[in-house]
Amino acid sequence: MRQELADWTAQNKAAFRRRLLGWYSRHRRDLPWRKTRDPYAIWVSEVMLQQTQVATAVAYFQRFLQRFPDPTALAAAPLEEVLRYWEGLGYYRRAAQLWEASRKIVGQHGGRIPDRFEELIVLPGVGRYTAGAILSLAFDKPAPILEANTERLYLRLLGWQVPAGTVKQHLWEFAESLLPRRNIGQFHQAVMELGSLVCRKKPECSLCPVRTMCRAFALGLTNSIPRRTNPPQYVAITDVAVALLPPEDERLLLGRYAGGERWAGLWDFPRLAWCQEHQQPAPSAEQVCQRLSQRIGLRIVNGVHVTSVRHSVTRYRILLHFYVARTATAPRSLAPWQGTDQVRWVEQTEWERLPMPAWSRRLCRALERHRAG
DNA sequence: AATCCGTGGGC
DNA sequence: TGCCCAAGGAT
Repeated sequence: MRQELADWTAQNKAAFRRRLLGWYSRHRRDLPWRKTRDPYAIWVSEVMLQQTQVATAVAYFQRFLQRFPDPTALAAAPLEEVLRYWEGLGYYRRAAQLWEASRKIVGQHGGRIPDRFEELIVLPGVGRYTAGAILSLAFDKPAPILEANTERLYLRLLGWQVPAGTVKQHLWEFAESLLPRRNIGQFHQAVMELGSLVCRKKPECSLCPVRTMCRAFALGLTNSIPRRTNPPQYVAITDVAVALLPPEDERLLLGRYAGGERWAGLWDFPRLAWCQEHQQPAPSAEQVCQRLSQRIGLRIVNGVHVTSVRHSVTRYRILLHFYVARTATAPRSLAPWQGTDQVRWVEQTEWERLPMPAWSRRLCRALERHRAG
């Protein structure tokens, strides 16, 4: 391993950077966060891009920056609205931490993004990668980065057939050793772009500007690097969600997930874990209403099965049956149910603005179609 | 160190 | 279709 690192002389690194930048100037994508060096915009884009594909993040980035153009605007907004702008991106903790960090930046840094690693790394949601990305992309400071694209690229360049996690420290040092003296940000955009467009899981080596410097290419190892990791074990379950409607009232009962829960801070229909099997037929509306009545202490009549959908949440594959049911009595205060810290009856104009899990938002659309039809 | 956190694109 | 995985961070 030491030998592969030693092969990367200063001269080879300079050649690598030269070829890389030449390729990048011809093949770079026109992405919105590449049109700015505003550290706030860079920061927002980096958080959105964590575990998220570029194509997904673009529209969110533009909407978010239009509504929250700077740290002060973000810090002044209610968390719930920030989460609504994040809806559909997933990993909602990122949005909450971005918001918390913006408040720290306003309170402790006068609303300006810090330009020192020690100040960035202590912000919630900012780790080693994100701090390095902000420093290099926005401030052109020589801080290394290592993420999915660069990790895959560097493992192949070095020809290391090892699980990525075991050599992270070495890869960080390699990343640092590659840094140019200037235009650090452009270099980082370029290495990530090469990893993203060429050195993918199934690489396009014939298009690669640095294949002659790649040990994996020379040894025919590109398809076995990075090494496969553990096969995920899926858990199949069946859930039930219900839209509860009080008599002669168009409001809807929603609960908010508590901090620490999945979808913390988001609103959702009452849900029941129905069974631990996947391919179960939709239970009868009567069964569902009876179970739900017990759970929330409210008598339910006139249940109707609306639709069933499949979705997955990390390792869970969920079959979700959705019902609409009228309650026997007018709304009254209800105790929060499992996982939630607040329960409310809300008008449609309000639930449009409340942040919800993506699939629950789809159920809202199904409910509207159900009412219309 | 191993797990958790969400969603949608791509194949 | 079913499955992999993406500009990671926190615990």
